[in-house]
Amino acid sequence: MNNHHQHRIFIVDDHQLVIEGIRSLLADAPNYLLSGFSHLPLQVLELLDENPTDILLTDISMPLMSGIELTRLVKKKFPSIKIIAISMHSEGVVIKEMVDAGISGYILKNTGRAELIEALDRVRSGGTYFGEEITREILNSFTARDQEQKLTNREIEIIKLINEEYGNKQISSKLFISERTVETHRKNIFRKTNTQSVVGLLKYAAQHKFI
Amino acid sequence: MNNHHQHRIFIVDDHQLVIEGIRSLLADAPNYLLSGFSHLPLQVLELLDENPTDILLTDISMPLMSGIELTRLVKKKFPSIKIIAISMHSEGVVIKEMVDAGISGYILKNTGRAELIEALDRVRSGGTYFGEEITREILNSFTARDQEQKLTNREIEIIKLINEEYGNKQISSKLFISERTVETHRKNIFRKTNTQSVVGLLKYAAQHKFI
DNA sequence: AGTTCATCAGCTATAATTACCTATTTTTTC
DNA sequence: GAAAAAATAGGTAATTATAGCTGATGAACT
Repeated sequence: MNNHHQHRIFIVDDHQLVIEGIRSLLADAPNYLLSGFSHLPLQVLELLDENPTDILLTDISMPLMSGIELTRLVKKKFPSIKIIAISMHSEGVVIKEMVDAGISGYILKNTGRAELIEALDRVRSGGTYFGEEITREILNSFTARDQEQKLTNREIEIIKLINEEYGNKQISSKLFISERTVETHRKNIFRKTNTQSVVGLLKYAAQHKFI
Repeated sequence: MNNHHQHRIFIVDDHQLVIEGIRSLLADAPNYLLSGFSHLPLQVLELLDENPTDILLTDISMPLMSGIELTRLVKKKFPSIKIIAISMHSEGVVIKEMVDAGISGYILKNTGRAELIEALDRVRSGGTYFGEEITREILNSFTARDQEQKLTNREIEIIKLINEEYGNKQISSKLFISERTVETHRKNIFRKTNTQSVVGLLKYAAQHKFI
């Protein structure tokens, strides 16, 4: 972690081209050295054993294991590794989860060289880095989130069934409850999520990773 | 297009890191030269005017304009430019459309250096390149697609409005047509897409890149 | 023991969607 | 210019979803 040695970066992304992109950006940055990379989050813990790393750059949406889970696992086993999330779009609602999981920064895939290096510099010196767009999202989601109401398991179950194109009647017989009850749940769901239509609800659910 | 000169590559992708990735891969390939890049599909036509290009690499899912639309426009204005699509996942259902629009190849973002160069080599010599995974998808979708019916522009317009949570009444007043007409369109859409509910329809639409 | 919360269930009424049907006008294509 | 495709619009009925109420039960927490 001293300033005079090279900081070792490990990259996790299921897209080879993104790995190559970061790699090429790092090639011009003498302070940083690639310690390894992988497109399979499942094998990252092992690889980190063999390849000492200071900063881990990880994608969020990956098959088999999300960046959030990976962050938790890595932080548990290697608490000193700093983690920066890389994402396609700024997904406001999941950022809080990522922060809770222990990330030190969050950058978008449309980031250029300057911003990437800036993020790495900040994080390696013990700070954090969240781009402008991200910061705005965080602020938005904090204010929005305070008045948000938690959905119960049953409600989420019903959202999933709605997403699978079941109607109220079908849901009621599938769950062995009355159609009235399903309607009540639906009503409460709409109220809690502050949505008006099934379409809006499912978008909300997708954003919040319920489905 | 001769073998002795460098082939000029233009890259379009809304993610800077992907552009960098391809760029770094090309840097090691003496036969290829970057003629330009852009993360805004809308400005590509202009840029191609100023930067003669042999092969265009374009993302499919981009904001403001999809890779499909871009392909059509580029092919119209510069018929000699070969186009290779780059995509996140192998999206079987849109590949045929891309082929119709005029692409010569299709690669995934988890492509490595070897496959990228292979694709470029094939395409610049007048051939095509579709990876193994893609080829399989194409075969699959050909059987399914034969009985599929094309949606009209108006129908797609209406799907988009449904996706934006407009009801029939609102759609009718937004498009200055009768509610009956909207219902007719809806009916035809459901029939053509072989879907039963709004939820199913929007999933179909998302898969087929209408929205 | 009391409180909160999730789940369940009913009622009435309105609004919206979907399924049938037919038919005209406009635009595109050959 | 004829034929085909797309967009337009109407009606009637049945089904489904949503809004606005009330209220009972059991489990968990304090």
